[in-house]
Amino acid sequence: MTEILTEEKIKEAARIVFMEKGYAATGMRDIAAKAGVNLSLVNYYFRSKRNIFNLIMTEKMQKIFGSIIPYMIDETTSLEEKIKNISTMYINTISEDPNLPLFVFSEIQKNPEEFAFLFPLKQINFMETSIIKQFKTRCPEINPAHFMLNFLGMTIFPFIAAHLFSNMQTHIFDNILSVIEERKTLIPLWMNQILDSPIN
Amino acid sequence: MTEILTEEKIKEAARIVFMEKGYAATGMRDIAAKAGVNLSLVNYYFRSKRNIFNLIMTEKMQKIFGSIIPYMIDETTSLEEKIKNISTMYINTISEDPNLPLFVFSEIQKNPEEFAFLFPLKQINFMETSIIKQFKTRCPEINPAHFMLNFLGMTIFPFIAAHLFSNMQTHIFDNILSVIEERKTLIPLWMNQILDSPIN
DNA sequence: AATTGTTTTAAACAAATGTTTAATTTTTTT
DNA sequence: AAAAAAATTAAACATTTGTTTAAAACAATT
Repeated sequence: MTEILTEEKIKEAARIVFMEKGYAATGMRDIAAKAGVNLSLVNYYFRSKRNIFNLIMTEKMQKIFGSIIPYMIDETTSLEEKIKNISTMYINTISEDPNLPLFVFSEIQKNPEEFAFLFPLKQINFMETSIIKQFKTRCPEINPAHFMLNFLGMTIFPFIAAHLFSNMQTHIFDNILSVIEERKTLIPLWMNQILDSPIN
Repeated sequence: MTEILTEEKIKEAARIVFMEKGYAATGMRDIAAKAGVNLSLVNYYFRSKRNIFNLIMTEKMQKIFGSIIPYMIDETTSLEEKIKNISTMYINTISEDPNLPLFVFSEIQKNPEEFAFLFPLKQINFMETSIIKQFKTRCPEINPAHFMLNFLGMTIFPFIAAHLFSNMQTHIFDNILSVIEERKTLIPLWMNQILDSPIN
């Protein structure tokens, strides 16, 4: 019974190739080659390119959007604790899969309708989450969108930009891995600075 | 002499289609159709798909990376003024071309070698720019990469995330256009808060 | 050991791809 | 007005694409 092994080998190969080249630039033959498997087996186990891609995409969307939800709705933590927990969790998660944000964002952009329905954040009422309620109490004058954009921008953007520049042999962001590691403790401090700003 | 008109029509069509679908998903027939022109004319004027794409890509990389350089090296402005000028300039520039960051980042990721040599920031010594020298004076303990990542993350990330969510009919970032407009004045205030933080 | 079901293979498929060719139309030059 | 040059067209090209077919190899069951 080698069945599960082959199926998982193909899925893992698809993960790697899709993440690297995107949907359009990936061929079924690329996946088969990376899995070390006959071309027909990809269709045999997964029916079509669209089908296997959507499996991977669902996984990755869950990973980047779904993972934040438990932290956002947690009524037992303070705003500061949420910031600390989410930035640490995100930096850990994305460090293992540095191309995750760029992959997910750019595939959604190319096919928004196809993936809208499996967007995990659609299922919760964003404005009624604990984190947003806490922010509104703290900064009643500021649109909570600003808070989320600042927070996620500071956390996620470094992966989009830096992993890229290092591939281009630019030296702007040398030691980027240790820089990103430092951000686990720095981002919460900076976010508190912003929250306490007299602007609010 | 309709020559220039046709050539520019094709280039403009290529701009639109490439920005929307990316290199791999764009066909020569898509470009010809969008330009309202015979398929052969695309090769007649631009020789190959790679060639016309690289023209567009050079343009866009100049727009997103090149436009920031004059502000970074300007010795006549303070750090605060640079922050104000760059965030305003970027928000104006990208608002007219909201998919610019995602397009450039994801195409570079798929082909880092091809575009490394035309990366405008390779030509300047990043660490010796005025903005970085000013930051190091202000915050000697902090790696300047953090400063640039915070600043660019707060400025650019909203376009990557928000334009996307609105296409997905999520309501997380409603009124995103006015929110982004507000950020022209808010980002400099937040950045100053971060710069003045007792952490540094 | 024979039969059944499952997995793997090589070959072929039609459709789509980027590109080229050669003829035709249009424009420019003489 | 004739000749030359440039722009446009339709058709074909060789590859590559995702997918299917049908036979072979393998495993499980009787």
